[in-house]
Amino acid sequence: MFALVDCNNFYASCERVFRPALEGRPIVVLSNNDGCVVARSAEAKALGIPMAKPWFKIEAALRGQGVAVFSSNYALYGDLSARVMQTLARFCPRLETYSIDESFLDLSGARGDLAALGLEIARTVKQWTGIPVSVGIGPTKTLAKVANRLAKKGRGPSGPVLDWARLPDPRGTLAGLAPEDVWGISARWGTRLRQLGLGHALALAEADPRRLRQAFGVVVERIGRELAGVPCLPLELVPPPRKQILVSRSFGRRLAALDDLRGAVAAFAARAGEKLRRQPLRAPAVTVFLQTSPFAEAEPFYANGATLVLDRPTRDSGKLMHVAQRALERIFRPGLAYQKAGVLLPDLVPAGVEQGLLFSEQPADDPRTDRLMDCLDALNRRPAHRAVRYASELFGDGWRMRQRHKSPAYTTDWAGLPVVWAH
DNA sequence: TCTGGGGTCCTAGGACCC
DNA sequence: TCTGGGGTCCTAGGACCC
Repeated sequence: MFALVDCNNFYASCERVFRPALEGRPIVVLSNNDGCVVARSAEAKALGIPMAKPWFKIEAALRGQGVAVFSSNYALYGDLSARVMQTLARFCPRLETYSIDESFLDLSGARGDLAALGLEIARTVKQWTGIPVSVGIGPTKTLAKVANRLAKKGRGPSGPVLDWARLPDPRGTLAGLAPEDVWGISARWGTRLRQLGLGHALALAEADPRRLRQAFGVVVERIGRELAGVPCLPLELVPPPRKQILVSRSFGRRLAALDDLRGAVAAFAARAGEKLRRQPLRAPAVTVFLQTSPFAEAEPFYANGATLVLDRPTRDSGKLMHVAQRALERIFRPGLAYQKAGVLLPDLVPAGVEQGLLFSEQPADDPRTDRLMDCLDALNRRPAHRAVRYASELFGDGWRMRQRHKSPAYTTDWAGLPVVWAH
């Protein structure tokens, strides 16, 4: 048996933890650069605020509705997520953290009333972290997802928890579920499924797997089988190593000058290096890409990328930054207003595995460089106080994103510590 | 003026091998 | 008149997730 524990409106709930006055008020959280709505409290959903809507398009219409707006605060969300996951691990060590706000638990060993256990989990997480969660329990991951969805909609007999096995009419429930409400089925596939006469989850569960395989491939075949109660997706207790690392940002304003882009690309490469060494992995190549705004219809659209392969995989930020600049020079075209750029490290290899070269004189990373990187990472361990940087990262700051509504890093920065007054 | 960021998996087709 | 069988690797594109 699987349980899916999913935080309710996670980013919005995080903002509420240290601002209890926001209880009952609509909250929206915006994507980076204060671009789109990426999280909404229940009250914000009730106002009809759509997901993924550009904020500047709806901001004016929402004036006077008491909506609390926040820029993304990933230091806060990441820390609260870790606390939630630690709490879950005390109930069930066999746990797969699937995303920042949800985990699958293996309840095979649990005895007794699973719904009661789920309720105990939800109650404890709320009390220890301040984050409300919903729990879906089922014999496959996909059914646990379905159960979680129903629990969130308040269809669970026991509050935020729903056990699929206790459902009086599972077939009828699946028949009432649209295909795109199933995990792994998007709107696009939902439309195609409907065209084939598979208009609800029950049809998917009872379809001939060979037919699903033939029409959609193995992914949808698995979904069909999982809905029928046949587990195809195992719990991944150990996360597989990353295959790529991407750091990209939309700029706070459009950038035209190469020097401004250099600063951005340097900072992205340095950040990519940090992520790389945390894994720990090495990068055999560096890709840089940039683009003008896809929304500016009066301007020509330009998007391009360049990949440079290193002689041997590295974990040296300096090397990554140097190569990234060479790649940037290849794709930069003067006279354009750039909206976004990024650094991608593809085809990552484990840090401990070193493939030698027969003929190259190029040395491996100098052991002193390795130590330098370790030292750099140690000094910069606290993200709120990044102590040491490369000078080229500081080249221009026009690229830095807009964050007009950012809350303090309450739990990861002394300066952000919440203050309580008593009268 | 303003429109996110970071991932994974699968498949088909082309190219190559013996 | 007739032209096999069994593989791997790579890439691009499409699809999905949160």
